[in-house]
Amino acid sequence: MRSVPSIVHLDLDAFFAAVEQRDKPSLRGKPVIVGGVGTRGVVATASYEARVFGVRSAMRTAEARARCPHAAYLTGRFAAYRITSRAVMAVLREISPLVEPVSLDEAYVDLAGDATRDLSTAGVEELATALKERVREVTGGVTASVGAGTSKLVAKIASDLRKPDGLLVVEPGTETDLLHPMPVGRIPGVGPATAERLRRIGVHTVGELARAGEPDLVAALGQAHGHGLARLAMAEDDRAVVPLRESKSISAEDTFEHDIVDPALLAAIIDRLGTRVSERLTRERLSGRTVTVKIRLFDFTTYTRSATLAGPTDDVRVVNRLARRLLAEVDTSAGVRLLGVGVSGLADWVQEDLFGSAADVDLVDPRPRGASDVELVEAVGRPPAAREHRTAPTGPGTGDGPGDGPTSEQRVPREPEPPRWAPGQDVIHTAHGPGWVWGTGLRRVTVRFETAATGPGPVRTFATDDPDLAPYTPLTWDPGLRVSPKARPASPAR
DNA sequence: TCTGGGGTCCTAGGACCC
DNA sequence: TCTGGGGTCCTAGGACCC
Repeated sequence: MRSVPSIVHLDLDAFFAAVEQRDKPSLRGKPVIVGGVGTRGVVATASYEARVFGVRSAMRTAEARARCPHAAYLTGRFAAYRITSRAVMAVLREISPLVEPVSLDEAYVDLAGDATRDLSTAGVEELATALKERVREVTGGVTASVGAGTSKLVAKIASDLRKPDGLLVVEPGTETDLLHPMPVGRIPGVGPATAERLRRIGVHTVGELARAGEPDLVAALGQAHGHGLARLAMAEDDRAVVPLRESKSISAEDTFEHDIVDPALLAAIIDRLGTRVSERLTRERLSGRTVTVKIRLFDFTTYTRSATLAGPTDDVRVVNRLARRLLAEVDTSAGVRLLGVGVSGLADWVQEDLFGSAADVDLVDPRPRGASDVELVEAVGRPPAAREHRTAPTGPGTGDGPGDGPTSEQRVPREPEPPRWAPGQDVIHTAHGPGWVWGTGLRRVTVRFETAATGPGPVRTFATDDPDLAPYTPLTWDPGLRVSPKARPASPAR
């Protein structure tokens, strides 16, 4: 355990909503809700003005609309969030190379590497105060809450306690004084299910958790969780700040506005998701061995089916073919609400580096537990070494031609076109300049012509297919809140 | 118009190997 | 012939986080 508060946790306040308020001046000081705007959407982030009405993350958007009908409901602009996040992470790396991003809006920093630094409570407070100001500068006004302490746990809880726009450095030695009165749910990793199990053995606060015997906790929660929580409750946390975490899986999923029954359409969607995942794998120079399909039925029952290839791949044909087979293992006739495709077992190199053609990796591990009614192209034993694999025979169904998929011969269904305009989206008009989609109707789209630089601007309505209106991507910001001159329309109207 | 999308980690059971 | 135990890999599901 450290003796100085050298771990810092930074959390950007209501991050997505804050970026929207920065870029859409008419929304500043008003309730803003970012998330899914459809009937099955949920809230990703609510601005503090919206939280007053009880709107919370993960709440259904329908409920948020009931609680706060006058809020602006926007779909996310992740490119903008990513750019802003990158600027913040760069500021953190100016302080220390040991920066561990947790998500776009959260990171840990380890200050301990630099022996010359003043790591007294006052010294860290001073550093954190300057950090908050720097973050505000480079983000164009987004505020952060900062916590610091002798461990990740304490730093994280400290930043939570001072949200929003706050700062707390926990004096070394006082950690358990801070933690013990708190409800157990404040510990990251204790969600509703764990809290309920703890309640059943009479544990409600962190203090009670600390006094509970570890054997009881292990009995109630399992080895890893029980042991881990027993330690955290006593503020024993030696988890390191890890700058570069390698990803372990890549996935894509979609929830549909209406349940889908048509098997051909489901297969087409699986292909689209598999393609998204494969493209990401290729772009990030990764490949993986295990393909997983996730199927959520109309009633929310959720199945996953996975299979492991003999060798890693990023080949869209291999991923899609296997994903379709896995989809066929589940009875989807009652209606599917969500489909997902994921690839895990990632290797840091692409399959072509070790194996020859894509066809060679189309070998699925046999599933000796039987039960699978899909025809496996070729049953192999335990994952063979790369060498053996090279000579593996190519079976039928290896190509990408029609007939490979169970339904592709019947017809190629068209997926419903996604709406062309989404609330919150950046657009540009040849006459009026840059703005954002304020509202959408069946034939009309309403645009507010304002940017962070111009201040609140007028609203105009256009036909949805107006050729003068186009999607727009402001490529960069400068810290002075201006859309840079390099900004350009993203693409001609689709 | 109940319940997103991207992840991580853990558990448990069966197969299989030594 | 019978009784085993440990370790690893794989699959399915669940809890949790942001």
